[in-house]
Amino acid sequence: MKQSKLFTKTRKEAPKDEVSKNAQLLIRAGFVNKEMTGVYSLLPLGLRVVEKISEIIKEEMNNIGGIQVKSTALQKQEVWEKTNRWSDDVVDNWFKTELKNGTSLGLAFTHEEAFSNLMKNFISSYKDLPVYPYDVRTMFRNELRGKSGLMRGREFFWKALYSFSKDEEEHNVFYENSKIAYKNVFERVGLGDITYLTFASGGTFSKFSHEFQTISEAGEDTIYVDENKKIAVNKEVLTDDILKELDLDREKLVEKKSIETGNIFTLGHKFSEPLGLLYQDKDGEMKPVFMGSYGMGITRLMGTVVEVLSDDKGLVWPESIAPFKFHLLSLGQDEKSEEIYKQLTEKGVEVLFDDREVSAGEKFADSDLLGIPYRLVISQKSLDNGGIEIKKRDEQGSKIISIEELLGM
RNA sequence: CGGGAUGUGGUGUAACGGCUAACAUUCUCGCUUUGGGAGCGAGCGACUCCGGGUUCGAAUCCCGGCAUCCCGACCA
Repeated sequence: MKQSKLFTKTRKEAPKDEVSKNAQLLIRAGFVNKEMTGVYSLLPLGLRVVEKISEIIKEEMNNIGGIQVKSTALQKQEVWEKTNRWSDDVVDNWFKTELKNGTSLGLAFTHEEAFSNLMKNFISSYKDLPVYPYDVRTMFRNELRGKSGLMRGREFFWKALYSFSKDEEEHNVFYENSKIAYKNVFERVGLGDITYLTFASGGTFSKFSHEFQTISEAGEDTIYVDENKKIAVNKEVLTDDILKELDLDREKLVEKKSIETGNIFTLGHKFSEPLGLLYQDKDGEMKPVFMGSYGMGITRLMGTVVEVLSDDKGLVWPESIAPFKFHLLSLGQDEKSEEIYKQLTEKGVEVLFDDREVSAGEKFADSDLLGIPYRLVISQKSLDNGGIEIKKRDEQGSKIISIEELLGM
């Protein structure tokens, strides 16, 4: 893509009403636009990042048997009343609206009810189980207070998978698989080293749920990490009994601030029973489906990467989720640059070509701000030295490579 | 939802209760320039968040609303 065609612009200064690093940088670099508290439009560069994260998540979900569907935001009251989650007294972050005829509707803040109700149409026998539908979509939560830029939004993008199993045993197999899939996602988006499987409150049906907590000062949660075992315990559930059960030594735990980037829950029959999601087993008996839910915030993940990896010059994207792989800067060598841009593009390489008529300094500053992994500079100087200067965003040094070497990368 | 703070061109800031609301940046035009947000010149862009009040006079003081940020509460 040519930067001259990119309608977004960089800014030297962040809006004063943004304090969080993630929102400041993403706005300055033109990845997102703030519409109101907790509500951000995704601009072309931001959208590319979100789509890359989504693709990684989808691949990992598909690998463990996930099947993507698209659920609806609009939800009807009666389904939610069956699980006693319609009332604002029970759930305070509903966005509600109504049809012209007065019928109440809600904008889903989660989809346990919706998926359970949906799957009633397709699950009737043990032969139909297990099944793992998931959804990547915009979610709405009427938070009393939005905060921390993209970290706690009122409208955000996330993935939710729901597992439908015959019994707890079958469920547990998938649950363990999901941990691996989640771990893979965090590895692939560049947060693997600092994201911990964390024991958290399990609700009614299981002793624990598991959160994936990414260490960051920008986080809202406090966890206690065991570095050796690579696991953590959420402060909410930290008791001597639990430490004993998990075979953890309080002395070895380190307190950290963290961002909840994902969570997985065993739901058991909590939703299937009230909603009547039953299947007929081999013995002819009707049984409730055993469920689990698996969430992951995609825009939050983008914000987390910014919080954790960016530096004082701007964003720093891991190659896996960067909007482009190369940022090609032409310093007074437009013809040569155009030629190389075409060659790269024809090979299917993702390259952002800064073909704008602006000063060298501005191109460099913008390149640092955008955080694309490899910066390519074509100038008289680089050509005199035998080719193209290449520099990694997160490293100091640069080197000159030939066009052939570049095309071979 | 409780507490605190702040609302001035697109963005960041300035302006004692008193002249045509200033500066920087962005943007437009011209010239010059190309290895770290370059230079010169000329322009565009604001009912000072909204509504009331005090005053001869309000961006400035008072009241209300709204918005935004922060702390707390909340947070499958």
